[in-house]
Amino acid sequence: MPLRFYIYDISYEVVGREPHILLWGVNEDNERVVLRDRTFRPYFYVIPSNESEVSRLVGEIKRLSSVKSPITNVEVVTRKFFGKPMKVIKVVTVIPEYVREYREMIRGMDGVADVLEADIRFSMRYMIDKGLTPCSWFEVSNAEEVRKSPSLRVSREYEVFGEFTPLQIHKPPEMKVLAFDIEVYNPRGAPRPDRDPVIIIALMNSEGEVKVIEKVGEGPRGDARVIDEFVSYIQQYDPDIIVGYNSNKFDWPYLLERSKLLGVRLEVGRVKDGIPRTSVYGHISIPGRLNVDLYDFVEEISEIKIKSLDVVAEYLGIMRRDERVLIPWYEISKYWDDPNKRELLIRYAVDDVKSTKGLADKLLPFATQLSSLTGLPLDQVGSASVGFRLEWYLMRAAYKFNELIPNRVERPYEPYKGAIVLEPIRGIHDNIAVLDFTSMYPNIMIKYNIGPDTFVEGECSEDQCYVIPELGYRFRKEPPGFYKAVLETLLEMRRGVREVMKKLPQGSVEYRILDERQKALKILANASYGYMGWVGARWYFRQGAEAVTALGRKTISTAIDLAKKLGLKVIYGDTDSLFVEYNPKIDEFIRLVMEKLGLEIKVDKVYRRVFFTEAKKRYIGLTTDGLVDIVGFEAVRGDWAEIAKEVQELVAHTILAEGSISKAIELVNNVIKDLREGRVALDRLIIWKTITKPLDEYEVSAPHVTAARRLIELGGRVEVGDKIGYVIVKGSGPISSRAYPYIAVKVEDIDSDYYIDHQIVPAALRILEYFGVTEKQLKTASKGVRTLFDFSKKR
DNA sequence: GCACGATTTATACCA
DNA sequence: ACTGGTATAAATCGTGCG
Repeated sequence: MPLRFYIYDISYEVVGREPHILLWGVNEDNERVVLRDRTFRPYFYVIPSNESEVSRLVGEIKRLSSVKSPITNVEVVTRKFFGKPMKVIKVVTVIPEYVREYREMIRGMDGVADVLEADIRFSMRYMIDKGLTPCSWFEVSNAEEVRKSPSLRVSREYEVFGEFTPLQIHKPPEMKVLAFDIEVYNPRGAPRPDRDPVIIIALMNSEGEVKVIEKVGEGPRGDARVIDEFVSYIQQYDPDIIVGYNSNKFDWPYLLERSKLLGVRLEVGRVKDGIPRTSVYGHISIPGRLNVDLYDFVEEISEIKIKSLDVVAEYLGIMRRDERVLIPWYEISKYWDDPNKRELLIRYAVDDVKSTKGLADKLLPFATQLSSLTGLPLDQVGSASVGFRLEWYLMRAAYKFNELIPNRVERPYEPYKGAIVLEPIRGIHDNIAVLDFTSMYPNIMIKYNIGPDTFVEGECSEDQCYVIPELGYRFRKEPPGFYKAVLETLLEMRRGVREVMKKLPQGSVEYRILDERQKALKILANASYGYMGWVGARWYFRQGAEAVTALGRKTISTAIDLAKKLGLKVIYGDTDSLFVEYNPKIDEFIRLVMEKLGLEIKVDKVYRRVFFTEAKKRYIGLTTDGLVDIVGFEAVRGDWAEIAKEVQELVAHTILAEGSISKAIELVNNVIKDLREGRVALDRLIIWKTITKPLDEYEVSAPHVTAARRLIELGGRVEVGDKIGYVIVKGSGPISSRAYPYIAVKVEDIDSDYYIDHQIVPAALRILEYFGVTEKQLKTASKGVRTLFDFSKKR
């Protein structure tokens, strides 16, 4: 009988000598179910170097068949490879693990050009071939309920016999989410699982219930019960999704190590003996459940510079920092050991888990849409990079187009020319419109049919091919290539989603879901150019990426010429944007660009006033709403001290909104005075910088590297990707020798001259220098009133 | 051997 | 581990000096 279900995950098991696909889902009665398919078999393709070799190869491949996993079928089929139809050999076997062995044997055979699609994981292969995507509703034409395997902790089990049809329902069933957060005893700095017990596990579920598991009693093994209780809680609540914050890199690895040491079974999965294990893209996989590390999604929010849970929760409006308990990591054991403070530590853990749950409510809808679009299960989609997400989408598209999926190959890095950035006209400009080409690169790829399969090596006339300026590369106009077809589908889907959204009330659940979906579609489309130029991509094509930027340069230059011809003054531009005088000629300009270039340009925003120094990629603008936009300057960078960023922001505001130079000078004077007189808190002096490689690979002793080394000496742990917060203390010698982790420094030891000369003054001067303000004026208070008006008079 | 400008290394931003 | 273009700081190199 037919069955409708929401699929959230997929796995497989080998039963006897038969691979079984397990689809984890929710049925229409909101029961957790497993659909078992025993009929699917792994396969791959062999590309012959010469078509005349095919029949010989078929015979040879058949003879490779071994008992452990017989080759059950070898057939010649037609597939396209980079758009070109060809005869290839499809080899089917039984046990997924043997694909690799056969691949290696066949790869070395005479007359074999390549082996393709032998590196696609079996469960992904199944979903691609069946058109299944996770986090989506399907109907299977025939599924029979069978006796449930005792090892599966679900309500029902079915066996699949029919075909799948996607259902046009975007709303997921009620998924049970469980947030968790562990606290670990760490008297000597960074905790070590071989020594330091888990002292608290805080949990919060979809119903809003909070549970705290505390270690009771002393002794090094006291947390065995903590982990036991944690496991029981999970099995009893039975969540579909388990969320944590940095749980892939901390909580789960720690619990795994710790439970191994204590001999406790971390059996949290939905199958018997189902324990978490490290899987693809570095995520931790739990059988039958979706383990999602929300940190992965937070990493992509570039506005948040310091990604600690409290800061992120505040930024997203989940929990205010001044309304929660905050305990620095190096003091956790102190709070635990002090009977008067332990309660605070517990409240801290609860605040953390509440924040984590809040993060899940904010971020899972997007993650779910990304999962359903890319086909990557929800627990993988966050940890997969942008490139891999798009690649999975492309692999599915390739299957639908009967295109073979290229292998991942190691290639040398090949740089190529990028976009144009105009020299800004420095100074203050009033009434400036910022015009943007909409999705410039994706639209160029579509318009000029750019891709590896449309590239013409030999002669090709201009009526058959697009000839790329500067490069002379030629791309055939017809038929549409792989990238063009995919991009058009993506953009068409996005248009469709946005169309449906218009008919929905803005606050509705459906509206929200579709909004996340259209965002995910946009992200995928916008990643396509970068993906094509990524040496790690299966569909890497340097000449294509090169052509896109060349066409981009041509497009923006032509637009500039058109603007000039209309008498529109261009102030600045970068890649796909132009800053021009805001006047009625703009309408004509937009029309002309559309007519001559066939690409859409539109007014993105209007500045009442905008200011440029001589630097590219940096400006401040006063919007029509009276807000000050700061772009590129120190104030928006995460690696400047808060105090310097505040000063610059204030200066920017004073100059743009109030037009007062003297007031700006005065406020800098005051901040410097405050700093000199010790009225600035330490946390406004911290400089945060990322450690981008192992410490011993650094060629210079940069301040943040020195600080990181000192942090390790203090018992801390530093990993690649960590942000080190350091301050500069008084003394002599290079700055790096005076950079210390902020936790180890008292405010009296701060080198205020460093902060004045290397942080506050440069940040302020960056803007004020143009108005003739000197370092001396900023450092010594004086009277006098100067406005922008006075300044322009003098000039 | 030192001072100082030039170059290199490193980070984070813009699009 | 999606791209190239850009600004900037701090460390380090290299050179002239005499």
